Amino acid sequence: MFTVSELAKRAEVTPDTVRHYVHIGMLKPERNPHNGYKLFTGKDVTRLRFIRQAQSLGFTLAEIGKILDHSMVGDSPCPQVRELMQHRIVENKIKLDALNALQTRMEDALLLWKAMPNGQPDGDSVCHLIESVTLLNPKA
Amino acid sequence: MFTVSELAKRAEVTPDTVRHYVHIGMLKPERNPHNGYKLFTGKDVTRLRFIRQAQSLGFTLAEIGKILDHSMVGDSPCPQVRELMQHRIVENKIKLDALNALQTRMEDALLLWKAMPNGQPDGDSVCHLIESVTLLNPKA
DNA sequence: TTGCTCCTCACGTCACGTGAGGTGGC
DNA sequence: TTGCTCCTCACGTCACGTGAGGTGGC
Repeated sequence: MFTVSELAKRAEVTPDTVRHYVHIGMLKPERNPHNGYKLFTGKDVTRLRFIRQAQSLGFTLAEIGKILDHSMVGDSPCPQVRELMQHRIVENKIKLDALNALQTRMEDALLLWKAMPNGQPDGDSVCHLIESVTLLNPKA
Repeated sequence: MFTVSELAKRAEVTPDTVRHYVHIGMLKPERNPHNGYKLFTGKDVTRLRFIRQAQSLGFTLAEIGKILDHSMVGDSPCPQVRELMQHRIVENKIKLDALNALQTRMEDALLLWKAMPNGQPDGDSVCHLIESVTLLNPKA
């Protein structure tokens, strides 16, 4: 039986992360009746490592919770995992495209600005550098 | 003088976004003493559009607030903006690299899984699909 | 007794969205 | 009177991090 920080070390997370997972029900340790300390087992080490592994694949804690619930009942969570992964890949692609567009806009802006002087703000303009970007921003 | 939703329309944001900006001090409307309604001017339209424009370049509201404070004093915020943009570009690059790595991991995982059957969970394994990824995960 | 770990709240992060409960305007 | 808009809290989102204030273990 491990304490919070013993478990944390074994799964390479912070003790606060372990406490957080207990708080939201991802881990359900027994308690030492004497002092209230949380007591974890070897299975919790496996579980916590699994959670981290799944997170590194982009699953949210809510999704991981469902996968774990499923596997507790004895079902194979794998078909569900394949589907979730498909969604993750599509969503991540959308995020990537957005970030790439942002990066391009920022780089274009900086290039554009190299040729521009620093102006003083007036009633109509706050910073003409930023306002000039309207020209190259697809949203505007 | 415009109400919340009149300003919102002119800057193409939701009324809730306008209320939020007032709440955090990004906009400081006068009040109709009769009913407490917020009253915005043409300058607020300019200001709100500027905020949105800066956001589309990746600036946080905190950063935009500083730029606006600077320009209020009559200083040109432009040198500051150039610096902030440099930081943004570097940070966004880091995010992009991380998301790209994630995308690769996810796609690799899905390919790997095409050759694998759905297994039943046991004491040592929750979902071998996810656990198998250890092999290709740089973090593990 | 000291120093380390444990405990439980509870708030902060980021930029809003979404009710809840109530009121003014036409 | 109806229907639309306005108002102010206050909580939820996501996954923790960070104090605050207090206690057990060696």
